[in-house]
Amino acid sequence: MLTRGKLATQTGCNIETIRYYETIGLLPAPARTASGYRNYDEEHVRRLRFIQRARALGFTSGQIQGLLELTDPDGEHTRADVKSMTESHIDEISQKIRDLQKIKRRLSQISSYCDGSRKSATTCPILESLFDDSSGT
Amino acid sequence: MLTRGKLATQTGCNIETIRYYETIGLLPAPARTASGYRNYDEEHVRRLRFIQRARALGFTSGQIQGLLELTDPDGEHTRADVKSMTESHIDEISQKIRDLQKIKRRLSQISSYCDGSRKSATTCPILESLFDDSSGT
DNA sequence: TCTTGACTCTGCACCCGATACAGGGTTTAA
DNA sequence: TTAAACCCTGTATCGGGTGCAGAGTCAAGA
Repeated sequence: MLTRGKLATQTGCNIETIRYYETIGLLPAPARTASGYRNYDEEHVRRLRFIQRARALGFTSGQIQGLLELTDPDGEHTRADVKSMTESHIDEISQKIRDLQKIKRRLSQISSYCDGSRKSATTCPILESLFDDSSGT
Repeated sequence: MLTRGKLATQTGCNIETIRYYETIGLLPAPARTASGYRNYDEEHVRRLRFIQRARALGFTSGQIQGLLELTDPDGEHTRADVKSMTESHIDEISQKIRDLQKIKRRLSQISSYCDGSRKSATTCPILESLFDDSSGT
């Protein structure tokens, strides 16, 4: 009897999150006992682990749904489909990294304006640069 | 008469977002006309631009709240406070970049397992690696 | 057998950071 | 005067969950 709590412990997933994945259709509804308790099987464990790994790799639930649909043995999908989904996801992540690097450069720059000496924050060059932007770096 | 709509146009901020910033306390409630219309002044414009720049730099609303509190001329805060908030934010962003780079490396790696040849997706090495993780790179 | 504590069920509210929309009132320009 | 354009409020929605209340269930010990 693999209850929701046991599945949560086994996978390290929050118990409420498991129910959430069921409601959004990521995790199929399991069999129920006579009293209504959810009874998971090994396929659920495997699938939940898949979801966890894909989430950790930054896939959205929609993308995970897409990836899981590709596993349908009756589907028309090919390895090339999966590869292209993965590669466009890599592109998204690359863009995110570039954006963050830009932000970091700008923050480092405005931080360097400030010597941190014990003066009031109201005259702080960092805050001033946020209030009155002149250099659009 | 600087209405919400004009403030939105002037700053490029969504009109609803301005109201949202008011409800979460980021933007102070402006004066009202007799008929209840919000009437903003130049200080609101300045402050909203500050919020926009800080959001673009990845500060959360809580952090922006903190930065704005530092601008209180009666406060005890110093430049060093602002500098340290900025630097810890830079550290957060660096961590995020490192995480994304790790994800990207892993995705590139599992993508390279796959030659994309026209076979069913169910035998795809990418999906397999997500279902049955063995190498914890 | 009874009780107690741990577990599960459901529905719902909440978090962030917005965004959108309905149904009303107001202002402005033709 | 009237119609369009604007503003007001409350509330719903999104994603990706988390938490809680109140009721039912299960298992182990006295």
